Amino acid sequence: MDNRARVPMLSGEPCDMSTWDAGNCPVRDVMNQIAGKWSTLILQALAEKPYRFGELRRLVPDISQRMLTQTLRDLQRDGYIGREVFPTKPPSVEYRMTELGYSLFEPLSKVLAWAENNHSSVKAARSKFDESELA
Amino acid sequence: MDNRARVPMLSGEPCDMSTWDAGNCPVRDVMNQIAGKWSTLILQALAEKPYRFGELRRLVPDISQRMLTQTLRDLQRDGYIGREVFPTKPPSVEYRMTELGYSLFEPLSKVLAWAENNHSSVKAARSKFDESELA
DNA sequence: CAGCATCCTATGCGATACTG
DNA sequence: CAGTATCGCATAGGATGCTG
Repeated sequence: MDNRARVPMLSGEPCDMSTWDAGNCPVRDVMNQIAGKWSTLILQALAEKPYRFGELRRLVPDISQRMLTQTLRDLQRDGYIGREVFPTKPPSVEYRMTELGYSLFEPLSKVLAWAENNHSSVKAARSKFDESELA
Repeated sequence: MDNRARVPMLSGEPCDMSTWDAGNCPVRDVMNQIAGKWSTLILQALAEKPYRFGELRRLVPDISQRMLTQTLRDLQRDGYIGREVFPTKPPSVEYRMTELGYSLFEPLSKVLAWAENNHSSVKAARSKFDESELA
């Protein structure tokens, strides 16, 4: 069956890519951020509930402290997550998803779900491709 | 009892991030590919209709030839697009989206549409953040 | 036309050490 | 606890020239 007819065009109108530069093109501009190595994992975690810095570190054990800091900063900068400091001793900082973050995560989560459900197909395609490459 | 951190996945099954490495985690493994600088743009183009190499170059004028080649190869490797060679003189090569590609693009297009519709909000958040940064 | 080979630069990211 | 500061590397990506 042909899926093509059911694929919705982006915003109904054909988009002229020839005028898109990095700062001008919404797709590039938004994707560039969430395309980082850790962004989706952090968003996925914070979509569940708020977490503190150290909790996120434990959730994603192989992230470096530097990258966790930077990823959180970038996500906060783009308005996807909020940061609240509790002036306790020692201080604690809680990160939580904003409304904008949730609205992004709704479609994004569909892609992540697709990744889980179709990972085997992708790996199979990869193996087949690599196999046919050694000629 | 297992007190490792767990994040609920969209399927309902809790997913243990602490065991996720790049090759093990579907989210990382799939996203890593489509997170490239050009992948989504190429997918977006091919979701519309098949294109030849040179046509894609003109569609995305600021992509280097090297990156177009590499991006197409990677997308083909993961099974998202197919490549058909027409042994004309000079030869022409047509790229078209596969069924797997369409099935990925369906949720992915929702994210791209989100990017278009909410780009202004993101840019606004960014400006506000940057402004509050100069202290 | 549709690439491949080579060289080079930019930067994403990790490792480590230090601080309020 | 939640960062910042510095260093260093690996790789993504660009520029150019060549080929079937």
